[in-house]
Amino acid sequence: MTKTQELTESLEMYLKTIYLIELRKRAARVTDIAHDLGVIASSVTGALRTLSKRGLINYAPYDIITLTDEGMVVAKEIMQKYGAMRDFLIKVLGIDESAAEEEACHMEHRMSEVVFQRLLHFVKYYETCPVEKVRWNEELGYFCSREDLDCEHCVQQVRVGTHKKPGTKPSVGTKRSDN
Amino acid sequence: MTKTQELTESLEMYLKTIYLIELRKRAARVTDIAHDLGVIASSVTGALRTLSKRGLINYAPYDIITLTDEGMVVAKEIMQKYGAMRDFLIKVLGIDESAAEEEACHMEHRMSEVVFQRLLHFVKYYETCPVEKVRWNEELGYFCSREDLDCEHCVQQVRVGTHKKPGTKPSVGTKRSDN
DNA sequence: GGCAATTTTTAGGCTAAACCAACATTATAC
DNA sequence: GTATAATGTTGGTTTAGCCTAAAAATTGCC
Repeated sequence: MTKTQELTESLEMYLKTIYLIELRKRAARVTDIAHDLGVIASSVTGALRTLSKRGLINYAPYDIITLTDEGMVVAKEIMQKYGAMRDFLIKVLGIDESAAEEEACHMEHRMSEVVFQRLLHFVKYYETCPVEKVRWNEELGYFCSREDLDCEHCVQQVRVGTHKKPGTKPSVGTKRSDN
Repeated sequence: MTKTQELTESLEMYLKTIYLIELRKRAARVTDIAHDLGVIASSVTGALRTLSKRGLINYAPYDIITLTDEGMVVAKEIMQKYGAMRDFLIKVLGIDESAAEEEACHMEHRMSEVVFQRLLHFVKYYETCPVEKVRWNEELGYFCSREDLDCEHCVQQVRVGTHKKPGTKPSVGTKRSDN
């Protein structure tokens, strides 16, 4: 069983950070983690004790820090969920990269196993399938960009559906008060 | 400005609950809210004071509770984000309805305005466009179900891409340890 | 050995959310 | 119209999570 109990978002961040440091330099120190997360060392110690109690990291006072096998599994799960959400936001929804990363970081935490799998598959499908090419356009919203097809039909429908006058920008980032 | 400061997930739940009660019966009472949220009355009073201080509800001790105009806007925003995520999970990712609702409830809270708008558009596009019909299949993952097209090609690629032997079920809901 | 860097401990603070028990108010029933 | 029931509020406590600051402990290194 990988799922011990549910980590808080903060603990997930610690785990993620340790994972990334391990990739760079084999093991982490308190200072590294504190630096990356923007907290002071004593905050890290507290988190480490929790993670250690849950069997996710190898931790002994004053020693260097590594993930346990279980910790590695969990960390990878987190990274994968993050990656899946990030990719979806960027590749499918067309969200700006840095915004996507910021947001994926929060959404990932609440993502179930099933949704994660589906998202993964969906993005893969989306990139693989040679016919389906949906694109985002500020003017028109999403539309399929197949050259052999006249999409004016659906574009019209979408416009009508969202009460948008042709030529009006979609209200992205705008406050709405529609029903 | 609709965005006072950022509500906690808990406060969003209170707001949502009040909104839904208002729909049913014009105004809410402490007991109604407590009942719907599964907390005791005194917990509700505390939350109400916070929401009131933020100008989101009309609240006077011992009186009935309604949303202010601003509260209504915020509540609708929350409901819309919830709806967009719910629809996406169900209609696009093919997630089971009750699971989708459960999960949308958590994800909604972390959703930015932009992602909300994109999701909305995406689902709408997805339902409107007559050619794009992506479907989920336990066996194959996502695939386009256009009859005039042989999708074996992409199905194969997806299979290869996910290291899945043909005929093997995708590992949805299964613990992975892949990289 | 002793200084400097690192880490831990200790003690404390803050916020958010919930509960309980006691009290206050309002509604209802007779 | 008053007693009783239902509803709502208050204040005190608790739990949990996360953080800081200051001081003490440990380690590494010259």
